[in-house]
Amino acid sequence: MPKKRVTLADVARLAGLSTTAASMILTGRPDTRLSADAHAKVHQAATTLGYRPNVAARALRTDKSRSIAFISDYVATTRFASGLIRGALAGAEDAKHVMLVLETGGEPAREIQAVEAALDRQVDGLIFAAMRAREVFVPDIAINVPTVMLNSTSARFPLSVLPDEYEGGRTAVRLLVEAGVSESVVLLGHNAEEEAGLFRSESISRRFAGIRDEMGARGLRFDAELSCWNWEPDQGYALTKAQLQKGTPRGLLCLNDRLAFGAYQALTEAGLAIPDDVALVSFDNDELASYLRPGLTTIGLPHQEMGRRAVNLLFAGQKAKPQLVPMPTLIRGSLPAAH
Amino acid sequence: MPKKRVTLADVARLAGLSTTAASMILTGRPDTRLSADAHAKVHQAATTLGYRPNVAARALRTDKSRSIAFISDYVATTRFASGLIRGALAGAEDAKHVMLVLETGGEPAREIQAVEAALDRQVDGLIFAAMRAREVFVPDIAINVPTVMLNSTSARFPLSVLPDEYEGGRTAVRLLVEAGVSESVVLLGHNAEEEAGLFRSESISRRFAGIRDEMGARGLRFDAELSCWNWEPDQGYALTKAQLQKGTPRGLLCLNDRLAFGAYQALTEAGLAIPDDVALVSFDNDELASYLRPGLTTIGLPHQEMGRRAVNLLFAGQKAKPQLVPMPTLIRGSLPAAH
DNA sequence: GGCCCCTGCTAAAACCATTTAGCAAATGCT
DNA sequence: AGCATTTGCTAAATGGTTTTAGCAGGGGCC
Repeated sequence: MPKKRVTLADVARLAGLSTTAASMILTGRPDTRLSADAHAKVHQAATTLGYRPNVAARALRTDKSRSIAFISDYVATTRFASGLIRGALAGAEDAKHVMLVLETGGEPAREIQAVEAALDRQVDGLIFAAMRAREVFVPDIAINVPTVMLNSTSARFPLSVLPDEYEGGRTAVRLLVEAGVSESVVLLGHNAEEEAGLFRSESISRRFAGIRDEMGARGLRFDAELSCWNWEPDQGYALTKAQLQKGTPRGLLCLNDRLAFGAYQALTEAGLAIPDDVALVSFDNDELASYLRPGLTTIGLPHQEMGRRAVNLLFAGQKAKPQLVPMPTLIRGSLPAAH
Repeated sequence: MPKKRVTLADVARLAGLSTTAASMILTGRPDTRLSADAHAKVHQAATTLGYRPNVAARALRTDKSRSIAFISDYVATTRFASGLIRGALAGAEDAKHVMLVLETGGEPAREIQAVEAALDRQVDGLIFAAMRAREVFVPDIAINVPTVMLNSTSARFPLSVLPDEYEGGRTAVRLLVEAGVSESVVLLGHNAEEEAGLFRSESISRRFAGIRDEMGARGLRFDAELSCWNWEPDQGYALTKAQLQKGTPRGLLCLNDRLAFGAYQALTEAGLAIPDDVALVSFDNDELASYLRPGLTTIGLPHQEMGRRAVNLLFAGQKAKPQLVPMPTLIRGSLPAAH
């Protein structure tokens, strides 16, 4: 038999006090003047009864639900982006909140529904996440709770959490140079001139800028810059293969791990050794990167940390500031050991 | 100024009726005797005011929250398992529900907290998911809502959604044979004799059974069965490399795509051509499988479909039955074209 | 006319916690 | 002693919806 839930009134009755007293004590109000004895009795009663507050009733009264909403275009199309969710989940758990996950596929109609569904449930905060960092359309609905843009940006909500792509870009170049690879390096995935009019995304642009600046600061130039739009393995394979016709580069700076994966295939097929003939550095720290032989040295996207920070920002109140999260460097075998 | 939410009372007032009437009409009660005129007026009022019911208030009264909880050990450690979430999310959205996601890391203490957090919020259903199909410890708490085990099993809750591994196993063998590869085939990842005492999981066991039965039915035997515990690329690489010392097999039946990935590396390194020298079939349809060259033919885990079915089961009431979801066959270049 | 039933609607209770306003007793102060 | 303040607590209102019980008026039937 589904015996009734125990309510605050039950606790109060057992403790021999009013519900008012019980409520104040259990919610841990600071300024109350209830006796230590009363505190003890109420807590005692609550635990013997196994009292759990009714969240709906509390939400109704306080307009707080101890829950947040994570609204994203795609939950994890790119598998490793689910790190965003994992991190956010961990942050929410620490804050004793629960997390609603909503997917919109990037469709405006579903975005509106998602926001309304979340707001209807009186969430205490909203996180808009995009799987590829970009400007995100936030539906034009009155939103009266703290909101953070995760791996995305919005003119309406300036509080965003993004990877520090600029420093990441610089680091990638530095890694190559410090490993003794500074001449005859090819950039795989982007050509500034060819893509002049095109815009990928805010954060990818910063990655380019970091790479460009660090090269410039060291007085270096790429031997070639190979452009392609989709950074998928077959593109990496095809571009690398074509490039090998013109000669063997000493290093490849790949704009993501999938491109690097394709490059590995082309290099292996051509009988070239990594890293002795060709060295590689890449971005993302896709799960792939550790599977390759030798392992791929890569500048990782700190998705989990980003997710966690987004949640923290939600609860940070006034002192919340946009965050650039450092990208970790994962050294593996695709670079020669530093000399 | 955060103007107050419009309440049912506002709607009723504008419509010139009681909140009772408005409630009955908006919730679409079937047996009410309110006039068509009243219906029209209330709907009219609701839309002009942009009325949205207060979910907390409704939940308080009805004990239903139009939300479900998805409780898993790891949300997406194995990246592609996040398909479970995606599918469940889609199912929930169709049912106009919202989904709470909770992660427990498989720790009993966190599992208890997760279940309590969900129950406190009066969820209408619980999904216990495991990233690798297995018996799952469900905390011994009174659970009074429909519960489904997703990619997992529990003695307490018989309603489960699992991949049809048995048929998947048979299909893998059939694919090899139909491609003309029936002699000199090596099984990569499991050796029945060596692992006699060990138990991996219910569903993996069924995969083995399907493979064994289909081989038996065709009077075939593996040339070798290579055992390893972690089905990771380096294991696949090492085992394949060792096997090549003893001769080149005609085919490799790999127990997952990561093993197959390692096998590719060893085969390529040995200068062997896929599929002409060695053919491969595998399991999971990891994202990897499509990245390889040639593409890896694999029996996919239907995670998304499983997630969706789990949600449907939650709402199916009495007629809900445990489900075995067919595993899709993904034909790619690692098998010779059928003759 | 008297009784029953149907139609169309509403008043008020219930759900459960939080919070405001305030009461009675004890204490402090002069 | 007389008054103000503090201490320790509670009654009652509040939040927004659903739902039970029931009211008033009209029609049908004998």
